[in-house]
Amino acid sequence: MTESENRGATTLPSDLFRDPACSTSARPVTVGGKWTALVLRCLEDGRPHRFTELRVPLHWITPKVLTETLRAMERDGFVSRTVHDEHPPRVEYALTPLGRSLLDPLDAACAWARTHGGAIADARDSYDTAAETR
Amino acid sequence: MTESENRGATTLPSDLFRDPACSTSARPVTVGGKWTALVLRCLEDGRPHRFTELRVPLHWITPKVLTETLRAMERDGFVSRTVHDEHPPRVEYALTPLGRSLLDPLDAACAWARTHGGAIADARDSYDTAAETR
DNA sequence: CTGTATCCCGAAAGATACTG
DNA sequence: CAGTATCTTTCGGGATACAG
Repeated sequence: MTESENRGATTLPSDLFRDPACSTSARPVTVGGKWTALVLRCLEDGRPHRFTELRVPLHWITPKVLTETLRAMERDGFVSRTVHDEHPPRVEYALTPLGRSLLDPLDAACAWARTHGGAIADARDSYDTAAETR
Repeated sequence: MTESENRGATTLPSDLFRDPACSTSARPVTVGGKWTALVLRCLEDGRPHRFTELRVPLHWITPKVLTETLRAMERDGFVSRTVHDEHPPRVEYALTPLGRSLLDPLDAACAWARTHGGAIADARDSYDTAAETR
């Protein structure tokens, strides 16, 4: 599918977990809970997104955990929650300006991970092998 | 005490917990575990510091938890651990270049907290009061 | 579709006491 | 001084099932 064919689509990132900067082990700097940074990435396109839609790029995170994550982010003022009065219900989540400002330190964290993330793995290897031979 | 009188002293930060950027609730971007960012701040002067010495600015963190934190940071290559062959034993911890590089994203996180940290408290207030009156 | 309600598990953190 | 050894608590996260 080309970009132009994708017009109007929901265009959520699908390779979230392939980004080395998203690997928890290589990114010591985290945002909020386990899923907060990933949700920020899902919403950074500026568009509102629905609940179930968000679950896909998050590897079908359980609804309980996604609810907890979104509620916490809403309470902190990072995301807005809009309920449309329809059947079936439609609820949309979007980044607030405050939430968007969080992308700055998150980008800094990811930049660090891309540059130095490999050094962590190396350090762990030598630490662990040194511990083994003792 | 003036700066010049402080020459040669261990000069660990004493106001760690008064810095709004260190308040967990206002700094959604964290580094490693609960104590990692604080240890980085203790070591950012570039000097080596001893185990018990580190406990003071950390509000007498229990030795078990400090050991776990330092071991994890050592394994990741963020701090070096030097054992001096003396009696009583003297062990010194210092930042490695990799650990020092972590100060970049940490500073970005603290800068965000100083600028927007108050907005979180405001958002929580209105969210909580809105929830109460329901 | 958008959640809640339960139950469960492991990891992180803390209190306390003890050792080389 | 610089840890280790236990024990306990807490909490984030996950599985599953069900409701409006």
